[in-house]
Amino acid sequence: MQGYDKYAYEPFAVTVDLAVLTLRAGALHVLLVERGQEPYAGHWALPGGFLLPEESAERAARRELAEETGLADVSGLHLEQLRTYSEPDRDPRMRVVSVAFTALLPEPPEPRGGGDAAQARWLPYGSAGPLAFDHDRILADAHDRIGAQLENSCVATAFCPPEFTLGELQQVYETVWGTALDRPNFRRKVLATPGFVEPVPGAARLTGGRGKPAALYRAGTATTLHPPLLRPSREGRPA
Amino acid sequence: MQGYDKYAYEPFAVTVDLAVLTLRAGALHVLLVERGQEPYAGHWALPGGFLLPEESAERAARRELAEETGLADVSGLHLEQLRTYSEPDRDPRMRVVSVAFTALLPEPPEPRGGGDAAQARWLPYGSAGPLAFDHDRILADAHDRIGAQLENSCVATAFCPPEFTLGELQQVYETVWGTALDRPNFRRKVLATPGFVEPVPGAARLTGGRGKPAALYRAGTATTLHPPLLRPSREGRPA
DNA sequence: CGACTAATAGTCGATACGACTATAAAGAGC
DNA sequence: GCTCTTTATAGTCGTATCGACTATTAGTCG
Repeated sequence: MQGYDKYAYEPFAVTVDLAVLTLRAGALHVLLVERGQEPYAGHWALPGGFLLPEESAERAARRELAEETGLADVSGLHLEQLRTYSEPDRDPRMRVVSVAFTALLPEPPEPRGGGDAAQARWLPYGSAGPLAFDHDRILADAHDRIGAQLENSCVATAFCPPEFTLGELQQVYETVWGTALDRPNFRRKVLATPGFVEPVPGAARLTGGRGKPAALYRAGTATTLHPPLLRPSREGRPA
Repeated sequence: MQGYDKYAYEPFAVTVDLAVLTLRAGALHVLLVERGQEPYAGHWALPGGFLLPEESAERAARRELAEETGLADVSGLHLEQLRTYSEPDRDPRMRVVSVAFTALLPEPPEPRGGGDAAQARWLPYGSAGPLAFDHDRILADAHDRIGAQLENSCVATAFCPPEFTLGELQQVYETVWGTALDRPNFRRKVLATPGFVEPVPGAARLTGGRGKPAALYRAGTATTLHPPLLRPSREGRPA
């Protein structure tokens, strides 16, 4: 920062890229757009775009999120900066520095058709061949980050609708981590953490279909999870 | 990213800012440079500078780190991207997007006088009044991040020389967290975590001064800490 | 009605953790 | 030399937490 006066500097194009994740039918899905032009024509890419002159990266990301999902109100959605990708050759045409974000959505709406060319679609995580540019790496980093955050924070509720059952919350963990969890133990842990979830007062119950109806909960006020909810059998614990 | 062809874009200046932390005499210190020119003339600022045309942010950060510390070999130092700051008004002169990094150093060398104007110095954390630009916030974010990482990773060894005692390692935790830890329990926890530290084979011992000589350890190969080493009395656990 | 399904309740043993006491090995001061 | 202080290391004990498991409840489906 202090080098201003001594060194010349090069201007760069700055963009935001969004890894928008959601759960559809018990599987992790990603919002992707199909590229119509070279390079990477026909490949899928993460949605994103350039920063406007008077816009922070956070604001640009939220604007792009609204544009791509077609949602009227994105102000309550969970959006978080992931990291910045700045390899000189990450775009063959020019030097582009990109600030990547992760967004978590409940109940995904069908993405609107977009203006014209690029159509956005929900695709199952990992099903869209190699993505354009370095977007495979960005998406993998986003997945890693979310998985780690489920352990120490309460973001899992960001994947759920305003009222949800503990079974739905558990599915978030199982889907993102790719492991099955013991239901009674998960329940005990979540309810023992103050502020993680709070029961919906009116003995409200939701019947998803078969089985005993489950109690409904809302997201609590807590953001951090102490002690953390560790995923099973990560490297290091052999037996 | 795919918006290229549809939208115009504005070029931005891109810089890196470094929050370089170390321990000197049991206190957390930060590497700061004094600004000679407006704005913020006379204030302290984080070291940093512009990206060169063919340089990634990581490379620029490592180059700046070498320049500011005067160290010949910075290849082994712990350097990690923190986040990117892009508020439109964060620099009054122009639009600057800055990628911030945190660096952890053992045994800090006296910073070299630098080229000419800006002199770099180690100052105790929190002692340098308000910093220039948004550097107070960047530094606070870096401190938060390091504190959290001590819980789940083995980065604490990055603050220590190649061979260190468990007492020194514990001091890293106590200094960054600002809390005292029970020595036998800390020892039990560290030694029970495979790959965190490994003993120096030759019954090597170091006498720092008074007291029984301590065994020496080296950093192990593990990077993540499972289960984590939680700091005491964080919010949420009342009694 | 019975089979099935999913939610909820509860038990039990292993383990990790916080608090604490005890011992060992050095230097400082007398 | 002897004691006091300092720091490292060893070990104990009770509690909270966690993983695995069983049992019960309340619905739907055939």
